[in-house]
Amino acid sequence: MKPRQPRGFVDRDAADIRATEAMMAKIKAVYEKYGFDPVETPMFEYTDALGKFLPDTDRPNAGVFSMQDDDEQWMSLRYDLTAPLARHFAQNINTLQTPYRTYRAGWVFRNEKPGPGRFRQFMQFDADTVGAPGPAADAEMAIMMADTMEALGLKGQYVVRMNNRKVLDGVMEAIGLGGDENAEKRLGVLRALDKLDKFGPLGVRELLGNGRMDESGDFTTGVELPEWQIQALESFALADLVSSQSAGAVYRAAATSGREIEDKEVFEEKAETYFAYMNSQFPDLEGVRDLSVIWKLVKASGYDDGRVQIDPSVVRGLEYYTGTVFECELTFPVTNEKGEEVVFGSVAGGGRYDGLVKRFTGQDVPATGFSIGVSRLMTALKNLGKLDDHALPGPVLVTVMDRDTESLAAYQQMVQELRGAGIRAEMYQGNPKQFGKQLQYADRRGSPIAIIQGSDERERGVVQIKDLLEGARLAEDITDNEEWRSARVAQREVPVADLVAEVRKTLDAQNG
RNA sequence: GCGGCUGUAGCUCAGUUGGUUAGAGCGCUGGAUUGUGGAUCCAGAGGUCGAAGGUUCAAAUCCCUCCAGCCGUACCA
Repeated sequence: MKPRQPRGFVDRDAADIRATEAMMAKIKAVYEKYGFDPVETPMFEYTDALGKFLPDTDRPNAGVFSMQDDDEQWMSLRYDLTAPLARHFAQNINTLQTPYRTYRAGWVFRNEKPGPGRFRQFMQFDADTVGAPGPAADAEMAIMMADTMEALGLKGQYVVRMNNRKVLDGVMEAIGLGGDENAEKRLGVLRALDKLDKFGPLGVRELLGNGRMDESGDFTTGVELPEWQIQALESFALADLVSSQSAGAVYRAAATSGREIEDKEVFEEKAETYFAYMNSQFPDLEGVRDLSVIWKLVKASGYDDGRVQIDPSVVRGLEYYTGTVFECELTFPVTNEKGEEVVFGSVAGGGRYDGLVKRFTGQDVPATGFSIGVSRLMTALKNLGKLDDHALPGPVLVTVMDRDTESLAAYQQMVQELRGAGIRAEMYQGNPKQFGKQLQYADRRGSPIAIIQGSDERERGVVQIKDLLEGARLAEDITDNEEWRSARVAQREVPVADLVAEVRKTLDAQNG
């Protein structure tokens, strides 16, 4: 049998796990500082509690992993952390204090094609405020998202872009795309606008019009809008993109040159232009007022320097967001293992989902939140070499020279003393027959020190402490193996009683 | 789902117009060295050439189907 794993699922090694834990600790610290508390829900939910993603007859396995329980009820692995939170809140609505502010991290599962940084099991880290109707709660989310990125060391390398779905809906209605008969077109428009950062204004124009051919020759059908509607949408969203791109360029240039951004005016002007345009072209449009409140709070927090921006092209998912939407995107190119630049997309996203709890309770419960794609973000950071995945130092290795029980007990005692002193240590558990293998093992594990005691040392009550790091440096000057072996480099003999103290001294010297 | 590219040793790859026993480097195992890592030298293991079918005297090589991986695209909660 060939050992293999389902595609889109990966094993994680020590470096991965440590890097993830380090990331999550930083994210958690930000959320807690903002006053959020942890909560946890199970990985399985009844399928109907998750939303409309029932296993359907056309593509029974599309989207979610589902199975039937003993009593034939459908259950599914969660595909995000928002739907389970809505269920949890609805179930405990009478006892939970609102606004209910929580965070939670966990694995989620999606049965779809994996891509760069995209897996079928991946980690998300969410924060939500349930029972908060005002735009201030949305603003807080966007600012916290920005703070989190900075805590991860990404200052100047991300942008949080905000929008409001009601604005998009209003604009479309104003240009004659309202009504049930245009539902299909509206969907197409939203999808096209969502591609703005990916394909640019021209690509979006193609998608709004006759369709677009991708680089493999595959063709995407367009919305087939008449020219005047395309122009109206462009002046709303695409024209603004031009300034958005130049603003982004200014921000990036400032970030790479390391200087603080002095001209917030760029972004101030961009926002003012946007609000002036909206108020003149689409007066009293629902959502614009919310966005302007949010923008004021963003300004008050000092994130109006390009880190948080208003961007009318942000769409996000079409499923449950009802108002404010926002997403976070990295501003540096991401490469894959082969060093090829790869389309990456957003690493975090969120928004307002006022209808999600109502599904269960029938009463209106406004809520807002966001999700960070931890696995995705980590892929980006890994390929960028920005991951602090410095492994723990290897363990001090107590080598096994003699295999009689009494000697083994002596080695065991040494290793236990070292551990008792808080020093990472292990006794060689492989086949001790060839002593050279033990040092090779220590070398490859990154052990800083090897402890050696043969019968003559034992008789004299001493041990050899071998500094492997120093030895490796000295080895460079030795070309003859005979000499290398007999030199016993970087090695000193100390009384057994001083073992812990001497090991500590050597470790300190190595780190100093 | 659609399109393109790629599948040869654990890894990275070579393999001539189809030609005899499919190779290299790295890695791995053992030895030179039964009490010392690195370097060096010697030896060895490891392959249904992604899978099945077809053409041929002869297929890693040509054809067909399938599978897998990567990239793009669609969908994306």
